[in-house]
Amino acid sequence: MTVQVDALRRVPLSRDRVLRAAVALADDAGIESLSMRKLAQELGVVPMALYKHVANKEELLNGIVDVVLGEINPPVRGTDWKNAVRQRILSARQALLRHPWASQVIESRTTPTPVVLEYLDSMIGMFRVGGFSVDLTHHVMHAMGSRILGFTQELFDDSQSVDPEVQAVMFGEMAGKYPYVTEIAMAAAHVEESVVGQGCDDQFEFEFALDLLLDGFERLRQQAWTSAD
Amino acid sequence: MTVQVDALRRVPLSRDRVLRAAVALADDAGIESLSMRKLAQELGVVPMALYKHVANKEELLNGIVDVVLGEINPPVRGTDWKNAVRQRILSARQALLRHPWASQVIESRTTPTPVVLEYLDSMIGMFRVGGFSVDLTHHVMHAMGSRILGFTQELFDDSQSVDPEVQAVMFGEMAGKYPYVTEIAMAAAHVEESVVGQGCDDQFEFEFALDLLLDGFERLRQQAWTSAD
DNA sequence: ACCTGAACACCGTTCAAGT
DNA sequence: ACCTGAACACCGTTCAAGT
Repeated sequence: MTVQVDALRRVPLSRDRVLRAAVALADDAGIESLSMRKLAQELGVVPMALYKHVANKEELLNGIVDVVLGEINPPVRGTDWKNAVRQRILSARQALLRHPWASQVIESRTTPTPVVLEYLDSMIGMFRVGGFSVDLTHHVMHAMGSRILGFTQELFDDSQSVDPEVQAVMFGEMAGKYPYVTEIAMAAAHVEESVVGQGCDDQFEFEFALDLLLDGFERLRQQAWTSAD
Repeated sequence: MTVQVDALRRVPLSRDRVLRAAVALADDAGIESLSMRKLAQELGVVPMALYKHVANKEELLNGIVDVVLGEINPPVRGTDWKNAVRQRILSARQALLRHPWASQVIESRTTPTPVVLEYLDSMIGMFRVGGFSVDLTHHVMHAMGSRILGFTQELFDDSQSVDPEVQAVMFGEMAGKYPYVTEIAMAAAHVEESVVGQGCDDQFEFEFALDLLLDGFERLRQQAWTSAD
């Protein structure tokens, strides 16, 4: 018995194991539950043991971002730039959807890890190879913002399911004060064939904006746009 | 003496005063320094005294977001939709730039306050009055994302000034591993006429992406686009 | 040299005791 | 009824004592 427990504890606590456990904990219990103390507990280890594999919590967060980025598919080869970029970004989006906390953690990072830099470098390369000037590529990357990593910050979470009765009351109150918001909310609800649709088709919205931007980029590329214009 | 202190303490602790102090504290000391305890100390009050004017920290954060949104100029009247939307968003951007912590706090909100809803409603109204269908307006608002409030999450903070010597070494290392990133970084640096330019022209980048989107929206409006296409 | 328990300096918030 | 100090249940991290 004691031997078994000892054996379990002896699985050496690598950085990789720490990061994996952190990702799992964030996935299961939410990012707000990811503390050094709880993570240590999850690993059957004293809190301070983590600090041998990770300098501090910031580095832990950098690490789990790298784990998520590792799930993004490599670029597809043999298509035009737009298709290649589009597919890569949608793959990134899939990875991010698997870890709902990831976008929030990415936003809180102050310096990019090597893994992030490598990803950005490969995305920039796709534009450059596709015929974009350095200048245009620069601005295009800024215009993409976090969308290059497959997410946009939706301003508010409309995914929380609310009691329909409560929602009906809210609609009544909203209609008076915020007529335009209500108008759109009702239209969106109808599309989803429920009286009080619980939100929008995120995938559609993401691709709508993505394609709008990519089409705009292609137009600028064709007319050899420069920032001196 | 005692009378004076008492008099100071007697300035009644309104919700307004609490929020103002919170904004000032976040402006001066950074958002990470805004705790209930420090805020109370700043106001010369016991921590629990705050809870009479604010239910909890979440409500405090909602409150300070409302204060910032209150600084956004009302819509300009008498121009086309594009100009009106553009100006309003740039005004929002100015307000957000005055409070660098604001975008981060906004992103962390889960439900919009009435002030936010009012702002969104008026933005939606500008599109509707400008001739956009409910359907197109809906998708356009999603495509704008946080840009509607005047900010985008730049993926990483390139504004931190680094020792030029250190930066030179970094460039050398980066050039090998991340050639495309380096190419853009060097071009951006040249534009700013310094060997190691400290970042990009954020205002230019913001307007570049904003205009790209607005032009795209106008194009869709003119061709009476619907999501059924 | 390595590991780790206790401790430190913080949090947001509850609650009961004091006025 | 109102106010508030102490306490609770947490944090991330330091540090010295133990092996």
